[in-house]
Amino acid sequence: MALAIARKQRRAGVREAAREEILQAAWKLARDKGPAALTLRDLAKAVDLRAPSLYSYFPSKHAIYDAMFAEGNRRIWQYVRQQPAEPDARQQIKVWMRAFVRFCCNDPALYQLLFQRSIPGFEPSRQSMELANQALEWGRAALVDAGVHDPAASDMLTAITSGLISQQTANNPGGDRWIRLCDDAVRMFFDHFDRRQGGSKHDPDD
Amino acid sequence: MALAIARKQRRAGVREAAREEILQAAWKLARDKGPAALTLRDLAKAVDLRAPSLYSYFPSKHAIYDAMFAEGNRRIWQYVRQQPAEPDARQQIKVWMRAFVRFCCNDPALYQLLFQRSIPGFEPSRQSMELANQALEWGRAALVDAGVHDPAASDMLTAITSGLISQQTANNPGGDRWIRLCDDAVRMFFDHFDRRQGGSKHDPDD
DNA sequence: GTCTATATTTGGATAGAC
DNA sequence: GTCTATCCAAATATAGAC
Repeated sequence: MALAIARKQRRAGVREAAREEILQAAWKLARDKGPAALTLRDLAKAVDLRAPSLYSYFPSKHAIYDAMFAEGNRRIWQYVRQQPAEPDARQQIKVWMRAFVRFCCNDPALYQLLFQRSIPGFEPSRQSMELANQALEWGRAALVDAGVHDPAASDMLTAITSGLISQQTANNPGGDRWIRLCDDAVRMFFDHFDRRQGGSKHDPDD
Repeated sequence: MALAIARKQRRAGVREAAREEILQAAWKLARDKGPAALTLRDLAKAVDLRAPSLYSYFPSKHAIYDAMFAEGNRRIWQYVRQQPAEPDARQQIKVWMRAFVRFCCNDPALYQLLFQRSIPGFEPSRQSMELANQALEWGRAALVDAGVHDPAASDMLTAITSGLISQQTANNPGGDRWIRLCDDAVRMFFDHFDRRQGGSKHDPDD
């Protein structure tokens, strides 16, 4: 019995590895031509299969997008969270935002798929969406930690962040014309909400 | 001779009117399903023609997108410029930005086509692009008028603007969760660049 | 200028042999 | 699980009659 189970698990592991390989190839194609231009034929060719064989691993093309969405979320938030810890809450946010912006600008395909809903007809599944929501919630909590209590503040910060990224990728791809405004933008943001709250907190520069 | 020319012009006018009607129908479809989902069949049906007949008016689908791009630019900037004139340069910018954001949020399809490059393979022609560039230049000049000389400022302002719009349309379509942050964002922006320049100018509230 | 008919291409997805 | 063969649908674009 134990042996049979072990064999099953090994098989499951192999299958999982194959799915993973397909996903990585899908990301590579998405980066080359945009996530919307992904086709099953191209994807199959990239992993040395025929298109119908992909259906052994994913039930549909949308399921592939959904898996990409989930995997992309895991990847970006892992990257952000592994940034060095900062004693100061605002400095921490600055570091996180810098990492987030950099990551997205280096991988516009990921930004489009995860945050711009650029695939016609694709909606992430509940499960996958939850990953994204957790991250947002975590960001809101960080702001409260940093002494910003205005509920509109987190909306303002997500707007600034997405604005920097979309301008950067649309109008200066590969450059840093908007990326380099990132720190300044965070300063601007904190100064503003400090003034509105009356009580100004620190925000020491790097 | 004069008569022949007049006839030619009348004909040209009819043709122009038909092109205009096609364009309006194209915008209607783009608003319904997104600009990327526009098809010649649907478009033809909307103006009571068969698909091939559209080629009498536009040489290709991309030409239709290009005409939409140009027409959309004319439309949005006309709307912005027809806003009430304000004696104060900053108040003027606030009014313009409010109008711009409102216009884009009411017509996300326009925003996508003009500013998000969401159509795979479509690049606006030189001619059409010039319209867009003039508008940007005009915005930069307005900032100088308002006493903001930092060249990075206009990039920051476009980032804030596009961030508000994209968050609004992506995460709260039909609502005003980000739209209502618009005035506050402009204040934040001016305060920030005032401080950096040392010399603080006015910015009276409405 | 408009039509019918059609070429051409390109996708996603399925059937069934192996 | 993988393949070949195929289906089916959708889309741009062209040819040629009227």
